[in-house]
Amino acid sequence: MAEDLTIGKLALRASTKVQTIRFYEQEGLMPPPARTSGGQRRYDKAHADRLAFIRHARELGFPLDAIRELLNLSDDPDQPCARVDSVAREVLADVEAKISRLEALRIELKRMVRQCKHGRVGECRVIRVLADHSHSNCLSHGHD
Amino acid sequence: MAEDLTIGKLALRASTKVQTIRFYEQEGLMPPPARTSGGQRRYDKAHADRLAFIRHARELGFPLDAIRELLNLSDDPDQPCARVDSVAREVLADVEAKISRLEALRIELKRMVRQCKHGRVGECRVIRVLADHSHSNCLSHGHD
DNA sequence: CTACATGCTATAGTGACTGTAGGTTCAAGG
DNA sequence: CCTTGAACCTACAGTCACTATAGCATGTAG
Repeated sequence: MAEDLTIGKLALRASTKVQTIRFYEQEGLMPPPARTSGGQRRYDKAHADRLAFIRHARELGFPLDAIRELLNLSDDPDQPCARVDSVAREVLADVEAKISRLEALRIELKRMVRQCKHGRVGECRVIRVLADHSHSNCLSHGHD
Repeated sequence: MAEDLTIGKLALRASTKVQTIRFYEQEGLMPPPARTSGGQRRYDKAHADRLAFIRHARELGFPLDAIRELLNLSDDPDQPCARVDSVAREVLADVEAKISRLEALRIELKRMVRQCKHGRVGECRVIRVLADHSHSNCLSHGHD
């Protein structure tokens, strides 16, 4: 049906950049589309659906490798969906870990900003807290 | 006092990698240290303090450019600390934005995972939700 | 038929490191 | 004094998911 999508129109529909679509093709996430005699890409609805899947999963924080796996799984609809479930749970756990890490940072940053007396840099609490080697005021220990 | 720190010992103290310290030097965040006749780096306490400052700021989510600015400001202790304060507030705002984005994702992921009936991929809710072009169940609209 | 928007490939840049290759230096033990 | 081997050195590639650029080629509207 809706054939003849140029890469630009497809990008517009999916709210992506043209380069991103070419990048997904290069990464094997999007199948190579038909080409005009002049070599330009022409997409159809199946491509548009697949791109929408990828973008939605990316917005939810799925890494490309996980998306690749989900796309492979969804090509095989009779398999049990345990693996799909576990990929999603991993992403959820990752998101939750990031949230708790950021909450701890937020508390420390808020205290830091609150303590600032707006004087001179020499007495600045913000600088003082950052320079505090002992981390005595610090709640957090993980990484980004 | 505590001179003669090799890059390895400094890395150990600061819980960083050796390469990270060399990277900070290359980026102008750490001043070039003394060298032995054979060309190996030897650090002192001032270096250790500066590295601790950088690491603590990084853990709090300050980007390297912001850290560079804070280090420059702290070299000039008579200046007003308004700029320091505003850099810290920017980082706080950034952290808070990331938290609310992630909270929205968490809600959608949790619902997705909850709806999974552990059947076959063909009927999997997780795949279904991700494929849902309309985003009708989707709370979020921003980027990572 | 001519503009010119859009497309093409290839390559480099982003941020903040991390890892590797291939070689050199240092400190301790024999 | 000499050897061993851990730790050091530089330079560069890789990570992730794009994004941007340069220098052409194509497609379409007027």
